[in-house]
Amino acid sequence: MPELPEVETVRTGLQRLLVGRTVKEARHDNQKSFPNSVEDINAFLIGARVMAVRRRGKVLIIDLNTGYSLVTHLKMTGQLVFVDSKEASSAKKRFGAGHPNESLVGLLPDRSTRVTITLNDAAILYFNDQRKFGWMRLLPTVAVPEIDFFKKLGPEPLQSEFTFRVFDERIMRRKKSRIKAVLLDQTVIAGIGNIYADESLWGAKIHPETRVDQISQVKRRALHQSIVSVLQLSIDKGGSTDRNYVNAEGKKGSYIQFAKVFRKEGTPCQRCGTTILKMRSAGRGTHICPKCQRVVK
DNA sequence: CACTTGACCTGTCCGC
DNA sequence: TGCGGACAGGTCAAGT
Repeated sequence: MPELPEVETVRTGLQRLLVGRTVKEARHDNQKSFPNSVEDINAFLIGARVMAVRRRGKVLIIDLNTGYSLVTHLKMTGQLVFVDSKEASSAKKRFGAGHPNESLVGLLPDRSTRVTITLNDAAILYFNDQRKFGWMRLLPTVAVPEIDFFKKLGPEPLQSEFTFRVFDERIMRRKKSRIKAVLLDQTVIAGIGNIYADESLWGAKIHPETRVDQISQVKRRALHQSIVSVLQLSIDKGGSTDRNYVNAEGKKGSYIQFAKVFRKEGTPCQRCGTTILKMRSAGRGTHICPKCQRVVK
């Protein structure tokens, strides 16, 4: 669901579409999705100009010129969709208050819309979230790195600082844990979720249940490389649309077509032809090639 | 400390 | 056709 490549794809789109625009109006239907007070919203969001759109792990940070940032976690089913003024008015004319169809995701509010932010030029930013796990909140920009989630968050895997040495030191702190659980732990590495954990482990030929201290250094190096290349490839493909992920323009990503194991159970492994299996590891649906990724006892 | 389970949610799919 | 239940998986909190 939105993992690092998906959130990065949204970030790139919003950076281009939002920076320089100002906020005219904000509506939200649900205190859980956007817990700030009306006073805070009026003081720090309405009238604010967007300065930059950043990402840390799976979290988006929209910096405003009021000294506040709009921080958003999409969790499982969240979407941040920008609709320009032309699209917004023509969709309104054609569909009235109806629901958008497949090709018009995000062009109109639907029952999953939690927050609607109208911009100065009549463009609209929707925060949609079917399952209400996601959240959006206004925080002072200087306070953003101080929230618990960010203080504990691991390094960004696509920055040059993420060397094998850094990776290895961090996973080896969890040497008695199973590697899949470690990859999913955001305090070890930021941004990996279920899709890219499975894809990275297939790339390095490591079984997800292997204890970290049972993995050879050669394979740990392969895993480091695999994580970086899988995440980068996915960004190049605009992320994975498994269920309802869309980018800032409401468009789907295509990485899933290039996936080697994720949701590929029953199909032959591209390396050896063995049938891909689905199992459970770290409480998650987990996809492996049982021949390439051997269980280590 | 490692690990599992449950909670948070809603839509979809499967079997009866 | 309807209905109950399993399942999807990011994160946190509580339990083993």
